[in-house]
Amino acid sequence: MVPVPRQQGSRTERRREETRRRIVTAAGHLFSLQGIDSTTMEQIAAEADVAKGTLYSHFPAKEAIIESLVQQRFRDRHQLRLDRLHNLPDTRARLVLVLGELMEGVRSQPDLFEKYLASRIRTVVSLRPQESTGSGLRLLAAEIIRLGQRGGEVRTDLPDELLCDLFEFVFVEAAKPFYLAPGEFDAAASISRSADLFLRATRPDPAGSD
Amino acid sequence: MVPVPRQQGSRTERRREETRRRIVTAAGHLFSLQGIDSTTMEQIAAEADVAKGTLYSHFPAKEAIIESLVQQRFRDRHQLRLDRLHNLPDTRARLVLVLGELMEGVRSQPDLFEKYLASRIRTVVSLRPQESTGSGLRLLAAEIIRLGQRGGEVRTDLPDELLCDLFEFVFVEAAKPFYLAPGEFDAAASISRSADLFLRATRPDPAGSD
DNA sequence: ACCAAAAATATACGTAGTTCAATGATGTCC
DNA sequence: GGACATCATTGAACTACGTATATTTTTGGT
Repeated sequence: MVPVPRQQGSRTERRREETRRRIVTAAGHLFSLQGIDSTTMEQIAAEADVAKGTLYSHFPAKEAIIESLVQQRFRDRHQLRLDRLHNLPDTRARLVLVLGELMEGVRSQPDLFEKYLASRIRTVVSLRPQESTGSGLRLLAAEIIRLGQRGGEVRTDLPDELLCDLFEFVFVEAAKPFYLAPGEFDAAASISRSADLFLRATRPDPAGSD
Repeated sequence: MVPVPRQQGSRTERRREETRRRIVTAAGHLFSLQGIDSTTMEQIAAEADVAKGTLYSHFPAKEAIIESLVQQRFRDRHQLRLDRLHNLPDTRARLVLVLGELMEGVRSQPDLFEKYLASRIRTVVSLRPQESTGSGLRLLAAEIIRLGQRGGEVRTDLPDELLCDLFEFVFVEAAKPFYLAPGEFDAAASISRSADLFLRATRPDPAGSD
């Protein structure tokens, strides 16, 4: 019989997990310090104090590290956001809250946002059927939609996928003015318009209205 | 005073223009033959019979060649599409027509579509204020919107930019099912749903309706 | 204590996109 | 018509991603 070292929750596994986190953290540090593109894999390896090969034993490519970083940052605040969502009266308020918080993230790390969107596109186009569900963003969107549908504010005759995509779209739209003119960026107005657009597009048919 | 060789319409300029076209054509050829990613800049240079450096004197990066190719392909059919647009009765018909035609392009060259979207994101995010207006796609969208507004079907209290973006979005949505399940792809249904979404979101306020 | 398996290391290498100093052709001016 | 300035063009060098491999270290089970 082969020994078959069953490793779940074992030290090896914890060690590996810790290394992985150290890599992601190091990457995040360097990214915010010098930008993503000018941060090399060797630098990340040095900062995380591992060999280059180790990076590739954990992540197939640089892009994967970026995705992982985004996911991690999302997870950090996810529960908190969910809780706040449930304390709000209607979909519009929920949209405004979430869009506002997301905007903060966008402002602090624009290039991370860019890479996130780029990788989203790839998962859509390059025949990967929603492998990693993107990140917490879509979970958040799904929750807003679910609550909205329950309250009768959001139509239920469209695929959830589509509604999530629409949320993502209005999020990008809300962030756009920031990029084009960061100085005179009126976040509140931009967000409000995005929320409107979303509500308009997803409002139930007025056919059977009172 | 400095000599300042004014070169417009001169031989050098014609030569340069021709070289540029040869590059784009060569790229297009190789792309459709072996895919974009597996086509190297060296191959493009060889096919166009120029040195590698020449590529970069015409285009700042590989991405720029791709954009140029997309633009060129769009321009080829642009006038024809515009004409057809004007012969249709309402916005819905125009959307369905244009989305249908675009879908053909997507089907024939999926990776080109992917790269187009990726570069669109970069122009939004990377502080380039709509430098090249994307491609003919946005011109087409703008025309549909203009006609729709003239006919009172599309609201006029939103920036044209936003409406174009929304068109782009519903276009991507329409194309998505094709990527996820190319076999059972019902183009007509997908397009119809996208058109609906667009009309819903851009319909004028029912406040002052009759 | 010993052994097998897995993780991490160090290093060299292939590849492809991008840069740059030098070269050559073209148009202008005297 | 010749010299000079201005570009387009060249191709070699550079950078960074990703791969491969031989070696060492750590871990888990017997």
